[in-house]
Amino acid sequence: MQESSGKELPKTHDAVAVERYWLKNGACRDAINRVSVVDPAGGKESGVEPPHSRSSDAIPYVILMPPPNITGTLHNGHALFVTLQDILIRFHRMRGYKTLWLPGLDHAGIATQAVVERALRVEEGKSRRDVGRAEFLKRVWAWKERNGNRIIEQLKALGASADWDRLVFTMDPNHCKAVNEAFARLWNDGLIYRGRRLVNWDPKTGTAVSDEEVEHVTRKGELVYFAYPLRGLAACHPCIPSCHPCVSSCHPCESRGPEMDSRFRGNDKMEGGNDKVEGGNDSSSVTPAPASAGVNSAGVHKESHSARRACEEIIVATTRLETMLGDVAVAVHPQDERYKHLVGATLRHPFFPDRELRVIADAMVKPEFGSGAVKITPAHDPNDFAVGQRHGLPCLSVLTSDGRINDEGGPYRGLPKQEARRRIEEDLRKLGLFRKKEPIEHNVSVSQRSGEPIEPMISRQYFVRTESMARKAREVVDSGETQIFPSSWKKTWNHFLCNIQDWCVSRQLWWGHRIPVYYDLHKLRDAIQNDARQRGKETTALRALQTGVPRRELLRIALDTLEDEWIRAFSVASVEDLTAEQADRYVQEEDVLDTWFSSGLWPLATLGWPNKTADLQTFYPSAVLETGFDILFFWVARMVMLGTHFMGRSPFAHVYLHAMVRDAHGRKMSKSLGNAVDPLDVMRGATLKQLQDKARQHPMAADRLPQVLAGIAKQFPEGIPAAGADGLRLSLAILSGQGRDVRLAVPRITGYRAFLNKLWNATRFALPRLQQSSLVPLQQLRKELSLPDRWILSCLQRTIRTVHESLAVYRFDAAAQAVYHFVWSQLCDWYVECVKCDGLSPDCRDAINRVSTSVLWHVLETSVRLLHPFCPFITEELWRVLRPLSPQKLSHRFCCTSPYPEFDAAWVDEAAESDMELLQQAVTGIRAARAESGLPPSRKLPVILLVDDAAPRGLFASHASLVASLARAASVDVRAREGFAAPKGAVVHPGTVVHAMIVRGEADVQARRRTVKQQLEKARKELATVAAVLAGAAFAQRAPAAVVQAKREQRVALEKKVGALEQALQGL
RNA sequence: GGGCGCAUAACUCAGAGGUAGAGUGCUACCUUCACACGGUAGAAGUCGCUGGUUCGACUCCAGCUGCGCCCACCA
Repeated sequence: MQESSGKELPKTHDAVAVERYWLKNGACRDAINRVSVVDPAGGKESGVEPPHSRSSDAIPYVILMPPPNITGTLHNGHALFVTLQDILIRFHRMRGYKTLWLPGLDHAGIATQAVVERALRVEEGKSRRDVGRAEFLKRVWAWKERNGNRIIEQLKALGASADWDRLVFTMDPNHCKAVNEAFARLWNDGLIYRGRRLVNWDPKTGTAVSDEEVEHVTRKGELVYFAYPLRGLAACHPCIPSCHPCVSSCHPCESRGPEMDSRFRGNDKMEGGNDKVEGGNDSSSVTPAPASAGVNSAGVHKESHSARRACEEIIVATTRLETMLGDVAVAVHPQDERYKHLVGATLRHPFFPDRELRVIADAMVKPEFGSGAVKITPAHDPNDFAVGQRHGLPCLSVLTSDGRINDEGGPYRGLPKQEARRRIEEDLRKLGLFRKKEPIEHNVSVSQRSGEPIEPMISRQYFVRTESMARKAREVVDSGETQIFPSSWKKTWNHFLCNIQDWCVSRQLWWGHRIPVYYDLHKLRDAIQNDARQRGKETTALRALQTGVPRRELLRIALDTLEDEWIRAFSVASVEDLTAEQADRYVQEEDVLDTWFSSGLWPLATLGWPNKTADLQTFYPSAVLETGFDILFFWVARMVMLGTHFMGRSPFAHVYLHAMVRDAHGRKMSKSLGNAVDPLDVMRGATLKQLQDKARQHPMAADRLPQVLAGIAKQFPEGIPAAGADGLRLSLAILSGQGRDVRLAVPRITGYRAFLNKLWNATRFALPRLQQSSLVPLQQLRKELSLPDRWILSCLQRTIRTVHESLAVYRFDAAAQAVYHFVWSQLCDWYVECVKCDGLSPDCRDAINRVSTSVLWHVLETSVRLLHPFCPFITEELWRVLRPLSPQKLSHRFCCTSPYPEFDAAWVDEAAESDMELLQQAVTGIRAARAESGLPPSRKLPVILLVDDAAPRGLFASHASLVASLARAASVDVRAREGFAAPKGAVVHPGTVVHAMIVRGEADVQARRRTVKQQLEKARKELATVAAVLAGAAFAQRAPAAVVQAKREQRVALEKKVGALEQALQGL
């Protein structure tokens, strides 16, 4: 496509070609840069474009783009956020705001490391440890270069008019500096601490993850019951004075009061559940849990048997049997009469004879679950950890970081946990301690990244104290400093921030911001020695020290053995790199920071923080953060917390949360379901075959493929037509109703693509006319405007107002729909048809040409500017051909830098609107009458308009030729309906005030009678309804007068309609 | 267990205390000189169910049912 060939537009809008042209056109981008970019240092604007009338230099409009992960390629999430943010940015830019849309890329720690590791494994068969940290990071950077650029290109293809020169990557030196600074400040303020805690461990990626990165999924599992034998009966006695000395009377049910019965009802259910225990599980060994004995319907013999057992052992249940290796206690509820007497007793661990398991009482135990006794593994369960803390229990970790049994696991050492689980069960059976197992549906914690079950593990990690920051984050939303759209999210926001836990920010990864903590090896060495001296013995640490260990090893030993306070005292957080001398003494922490720690600093780091830059002063806080609700906690909350903490005010005035893009049926898009709509396919189009071929390339189980292919065939039987970025954007904007899932349905997309073609062709229609006449500014034509002119200008103003009002509250759907409706249903369907003035006298035509052509140009070019933020490419192309025709010689070369239409009440013309509506009624009536007569549209017939008394007969008379032209009638005669006798065979289509009549009909009388009868019936029904409402005495008294009046008028209109129809029926 | 959201035409969705709307699809007719990615006319809905408030409820309130999502320590 050539820029100079503006006179000829192809017949069909070719989105792909138009977009290709404008993407290449750097001049357009330059123009955007010139009007848009603010130089906060106060430098001059090298603007070629004149400033807009509404220049709002004081407050720049700033959006920080959520940085896409460098792992991915373009997906629907990107398409949606680009669309919405670009609409806001273009809208404000055109309104004269200085805008900043700051783009970026996120290094995405775990995700990126995982994909690069996978590539390394697949391509070279190596692990990251094989190549070493430095080399591995080199590869990640290479990946970033390749992939990052591709994502940027794709975002540009979507039309994103971001300030690409300012692109920020979260591993840029500036960003690193901000991260280190933030960390150091929080560390020095005591808001970051290092501690030995139970964290969520992802065995697959080998790192700790935060609570937010853990998902809960319901899975089927097995609840295994096994017994811990008591160490000796003697242990039973001293603890509870009331405990009966004799074995048989230790029966729990005897000491249980009647008031307890309801609390134990849960056991009845469990008892019933026993029957369902899988047959293969050695049913003979299935023994009722002690609690059930009392309510068991079985005989006395069994009762006493169970009772005896109750004192010899305690049965516990678990879904993760391997954790029993780390059990240090068994807990029961303090009020549980079944076990009261056992509290304080000691149990024997079957695999570790030396280990003593105490029976403890803790209120966290739910007596009705399982056996009512809980095995306690503080090192591998958050609840148990808490119990352990309360009771001063040791933490016995039995897992390695990659999910195997560690040295503490005795005979099971080295086994993968699943294998260990199986073997332990086997061994328990051999020892006679296995009791039963039952299937159970339970929640499993799964790593969001790897999909692997999370292992809670004890380890030393860095944590951010969240309490005070979370409180501030709540306050800025409560006070309205930050407004959340849709506001329904406020509740979720508060709930999350009220219950937030400390944030584990260290990750055992290589890719990311290395934690800027430096350990003082000299001091740590001293500390180890002191520690040994204090203990008065030679510790292993000391021994290792004496044999001379490498620095890293020394650090590891120190971290493993010394108290956290000591380590904190002997380490510093520093922003600066080490000097040569320091390098000898200090060693930096190996771990890196959670990606969200760095992206949490996005509003600060992108603007140059911690320096007090002009950027920061000018652009902070930003106007709106637009993002998906799925990262409300991960990202938005962290940014508000950190931003408020460091800057004293929230980083955003508004937070707009868009919904998730889903398929046409609301399902999550997934390649393995075959329902994923790739935004690139929507832009460029794809045949069914292409879609299916693409699915074939996606790795999946071979037996699933046919299903996937069928799914694609069902969802996209015709493939996807090329809608271009414009079509995709328009679809996304309209489908993104507030707070709803965005369901990308191909038929809708097709519809919006057709719309763009419609606008394209309206311009094609107008162009020759516009070029042939000399256009005049509207103001000069004010007095000469025809009814359709006044009408369309009025409609245009209403549309402009709707767009502004909608965008102000992020109702992208309402805004886009308004433009759609205006262009198609008002401009194309009516105004353009009016302008054609078929069959008019030459004089009349000239007059219309002179005035209406100017109006047409105005309306068209305004529509184009109105639509621009939604569809930047087609509008730029149309603007290219429309602009040169401007009577005012518009100076804006590009649509993107031209002013946005502003509402002007002076052009709203209610009289024109209501008059036009009457004319439309007449035209529609004639068309309907013709259709009902079965006459071909090519036959031009004389028409009579029967007008009711109240209606302005003059209006119809003076616009008779226009009506005739629009309705394709030979002539239009206007008569008063009152007293007019319709001739035999005439076809009348009744309206509310004007009735269209075709005199010389050729209708099939039978069919005609049927139609009229139907219409009559319908009208009578409506009349009856209205009459009934009016007849109600209370209605007239209590309803507002205006409503009553309207109803009365309605009745009159309906009566007339019924009358007309009755008359028509008689005429047949 | 708590919270949030949704239920309107065949499909995807707007709407709103006063006679149900759009796009797609469907039916009939039309290649009328911008557009068949088009035009004209039309068929199509007990607005999830049950109560309540009201002169009037699809709309407000309560409950119920179904679906989706989020949070939560049930071994």
